[in-house]
Amino acid sequence: MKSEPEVYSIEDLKQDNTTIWDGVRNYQARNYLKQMQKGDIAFFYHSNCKMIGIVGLMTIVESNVIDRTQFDANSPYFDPKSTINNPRWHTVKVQFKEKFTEIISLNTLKEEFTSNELLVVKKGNRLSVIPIPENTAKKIILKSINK
DNA sequence: GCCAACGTTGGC
DNA sequence: GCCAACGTTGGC
Repeated sequence: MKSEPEVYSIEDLKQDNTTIWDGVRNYQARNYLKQMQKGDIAFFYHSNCKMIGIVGLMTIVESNVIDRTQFDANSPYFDPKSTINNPRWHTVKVQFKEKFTEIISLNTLKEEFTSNELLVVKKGNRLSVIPIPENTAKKIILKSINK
């Protein structure tokens, strides 16, 4: 799950402990969010910044949460076509789990994984929520421990 | 700041 | 349903 650290970083999540992952306005990303279940683990990825890469882990603590910002006319994520009775945007609540001692940089990820194993290394990929095969996820976690 | 690689909108 | 125009993401 990507976030621009200028907007919301792993440090922010560490302080907040939990947060609603709102603001996703892409149907494919939303569909992946819908598939997430309580207890699932997700990687926190810092995008569009100097130090790009995976910075830690979070736990999904609540699934199928309605993204309230879609109803807020003052929010940049406001969706005028969404209604209370028929909301378009669902997301999840996440909890801080771990901040890696060292970032696993995008460069490292590119060296270690093909775009089949890890979509985030694929050029032009803009999805902010991306599924990761279990094998790949395990390798990434091992990497974070070895550092 | 540039631009490739998308996704979305809306006229037809 | 097609597609041009436009908007956004995000690495570089």
